[in-house]
Amino acid sequence: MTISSPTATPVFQTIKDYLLREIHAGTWKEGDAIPSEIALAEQFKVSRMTVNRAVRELTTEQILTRIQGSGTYVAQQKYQATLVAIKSIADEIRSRGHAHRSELHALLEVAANEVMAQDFQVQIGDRLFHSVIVHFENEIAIQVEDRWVNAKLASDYLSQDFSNITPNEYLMAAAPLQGVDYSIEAVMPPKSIADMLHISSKETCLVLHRKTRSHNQVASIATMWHPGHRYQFTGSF
Amino acid sequence: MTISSPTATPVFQTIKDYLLREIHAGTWKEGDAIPSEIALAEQFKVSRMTVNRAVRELTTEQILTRIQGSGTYVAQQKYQATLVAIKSIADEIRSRGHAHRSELHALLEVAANEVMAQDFQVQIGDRLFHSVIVHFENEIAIQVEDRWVNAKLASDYLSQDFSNITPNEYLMAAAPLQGVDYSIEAVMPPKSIADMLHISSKETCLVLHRKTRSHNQVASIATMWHPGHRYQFTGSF
DNA sequence: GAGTGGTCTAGACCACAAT
DNA sequence: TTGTGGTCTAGACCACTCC
Repeated sequence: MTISSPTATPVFQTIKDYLLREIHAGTWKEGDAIPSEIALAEQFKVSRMTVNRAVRELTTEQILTRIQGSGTYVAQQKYQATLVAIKSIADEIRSRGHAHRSELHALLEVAANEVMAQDFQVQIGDRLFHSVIVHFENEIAIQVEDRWVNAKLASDYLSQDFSNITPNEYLMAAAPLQGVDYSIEAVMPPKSIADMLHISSKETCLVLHRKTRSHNQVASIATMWHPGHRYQFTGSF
Repeated sequence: MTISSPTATPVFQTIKDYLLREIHAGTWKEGDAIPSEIALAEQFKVSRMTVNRAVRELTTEQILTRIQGSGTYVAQQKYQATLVAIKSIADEIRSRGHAHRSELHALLEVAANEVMAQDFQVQIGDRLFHSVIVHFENEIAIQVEDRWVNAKLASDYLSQDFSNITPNEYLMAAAPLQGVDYSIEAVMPPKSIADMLHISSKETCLVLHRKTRSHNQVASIATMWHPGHRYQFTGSF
């Protein structure tokens, strides 16, 4: 009998990849049961321990939930991940029981200039999308979302209906999130931003810059402007 | 031969606990090698696979580092844990290659009033410590740290030398961190704070509020004020 | 009782590091 | 060459859930 093949992907990793792929493909949806360890062991012709490791690690990563005696299920999605930086502004507003509305101020395709090409690690002239959206909570403007998107990773970005879905929500679905860099600062807004937030340009904004990665590329760079006197970031872990 | 004992702590967990205890006790310090899998298997009289699981999980948790062919080592401490909210201001400044200095403006014991008792979930009149410290980066004030500490969890807080150690560093060592709640906002500073930062009270501050828990109690509540125009929070995950 | 996950064994072969 | 970790097997017993 053969043992592990040399210098190759470990079998447990192959199984993890398979399960992740099928979950993303929708073969099993949230709450659905996946095949049992024994079934997977037979399918991949490996021992149960190898399957166990794959499934146990995905459980630790909160992709799956296991119930002894019952089965293994696809976990409920948890995007927020400990951090303020991921939550959808629309979800956040709705979770406060308030009404969310958004205004689309710009949505277009542009060619990357030198600066953007550098930030996105793409070639000058490569396609990017740019959107500017204002989010309202109970008809009060609380965020201007100025976002640039790598067209390679979200080719149908321009055809989204951003009154129904936020760019964030769309991107989470289109490009699996790999990593995030962010920074938060307090700065004076340019007049264009102040106007969209209906505040004075002498009033400080709380600004969140966020760069997300997916498929080992930069997926999106967003700048989110909030009126300093009526917004704060919170979190816990 | 006996298999697992019923309704008891799994052996791999016992081994994890043992390793964590010894690391905290200082038996092995950062960078030291811990015993090999085979040595641990003999010590605990279990199979190597069981030891492997214990050590592998601690490696995933970044407690240990493994190098194939070489050995298993205690990882370098990483307090920052994904988040801006934990890093010591002194470390942060030093990591930028700059000089850190702090000024102690207040350090005293107080009795909890109604509001503080509520926040700390203690009785009115219970002992709290209060400290106010200004942190300088290359002789420029960048943070006023206004901190309240639960005396039950850090009884010798008042006798610390806060020119050598930050309250954060002391508390991390004195009371194991269990959880953190934080919020970030942009607000105008009161005059006392503005004076300590050497800024105008018309200049916005970036403020981080942080409540830490330890031993299932509130350990510390801190408010950190930063000049908005020369400070930002950053992070990634 | 049948099926599921939770854990453990006593080996094995391999890749890599140190010597 | 020796020792380390990395992976895998083909079983096993147990606790639990569901029917």
